[in-house]
Amino acid sequence: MTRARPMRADARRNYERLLTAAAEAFAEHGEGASLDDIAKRAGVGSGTLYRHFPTRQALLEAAYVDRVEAFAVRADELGARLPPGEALVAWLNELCVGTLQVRGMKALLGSAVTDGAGRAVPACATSVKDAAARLVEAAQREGTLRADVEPMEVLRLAHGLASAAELVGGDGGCGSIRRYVTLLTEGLRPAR
Amino acid sequence: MTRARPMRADARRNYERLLTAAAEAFAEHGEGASLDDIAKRAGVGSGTLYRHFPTRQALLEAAYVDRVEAFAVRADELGARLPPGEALVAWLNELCVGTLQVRGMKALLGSAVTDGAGRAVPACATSVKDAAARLVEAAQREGTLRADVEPMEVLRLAHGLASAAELVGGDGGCGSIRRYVTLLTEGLRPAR
DNA sequence: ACCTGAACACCGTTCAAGT
DNA sequence: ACCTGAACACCGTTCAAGT
Repeated sequence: MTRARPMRADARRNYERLLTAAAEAFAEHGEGASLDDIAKRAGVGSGTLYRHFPTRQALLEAAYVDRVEAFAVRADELGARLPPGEALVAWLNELCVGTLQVRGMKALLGSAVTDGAGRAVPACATSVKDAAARLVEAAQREGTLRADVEPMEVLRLAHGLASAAELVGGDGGCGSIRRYVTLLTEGLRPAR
Repeated sequence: MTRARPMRADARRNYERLLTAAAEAFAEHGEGASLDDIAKRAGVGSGTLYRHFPTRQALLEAAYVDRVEAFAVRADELGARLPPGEALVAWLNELCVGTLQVRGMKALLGSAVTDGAGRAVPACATSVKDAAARLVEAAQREGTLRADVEPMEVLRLAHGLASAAELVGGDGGCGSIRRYVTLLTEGLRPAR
């Protein structure tokens, strides 16, 4: 961990402003929001944005860390309250809905579970992965989840379900999430 | 159907050139390939590109119609050769692999199964949907597919699986497709 | 009827000059 | 040490002028 030396007062202020402006802009225009516009909203030169956040993804991550961490916390809450199998399903539902409700979140979580060679994995990825691992392993011990699935697979499939639900018109797909999670859980084979 | 009056010779030539150039560019740079670059490759003014293809999606579709139709044909081939349930699974595998192998195809097929209010549905969507419907219904009659799933759901889920597999590094996800299709087919519950 | 390409607006990124 | 904003390269889109 690089220990952050405290920032100069104006730098810290600009940093905060950029985060606020970014959260607004991403919410309005999604992942592709104009960086120039974000700098303008923050009342900051565009160079300052690049100084603090060298890539779009770095900014996206910084703006959404809290929400991502909240997913991890939520996993443990559900894990404490429900039987493991139910907890996992409930969490997947919430994760997918959150993915679709917060614009730009899908891209961020997607990059968190990507393992391409040259890709930058956001720092917040670890907490989600660990949270998923705890739920997955508990459900497997309970015997309600296939023993051969890995936490990363589950997270990638969740990303896939969100992508699938996104194609449904109306409320941006949130209404279809439950259905798709059920289909994945139970499988496409007929119930016996 | 709008009956197309034959194009002027130069128009037809430009149209063809644009399609070739577009196929090349999309293959190299994916869905977001520069339109200006495509016009340049085709040796055509940028206005001409817009005349023939008012939107990026229109161009993408025109460049890939043949491949999309091939998916539909392939569905019937598999349907004739295999038991319905197996045919569906085999087709989903091929569909997902094709989605990932041909750059830009995922976006095109995605828009084909989207039913957002203002979205333009590509014309080639019908043949894929019909093909999927034939496989789905046959498998349901056979009893190897849940009776309550609709063809569109299956297509959207296939899109989702492709998105999930895409997150795996290496060969662009093709190697993971079979696994993900299996997980969807059998479900995440343990085998009994 | 169709084509061309300049013109415009917009965006990402860099960097010299400033404090 | 950090900020600013002009400068550059690039892209999508339109449209007046041309054939």
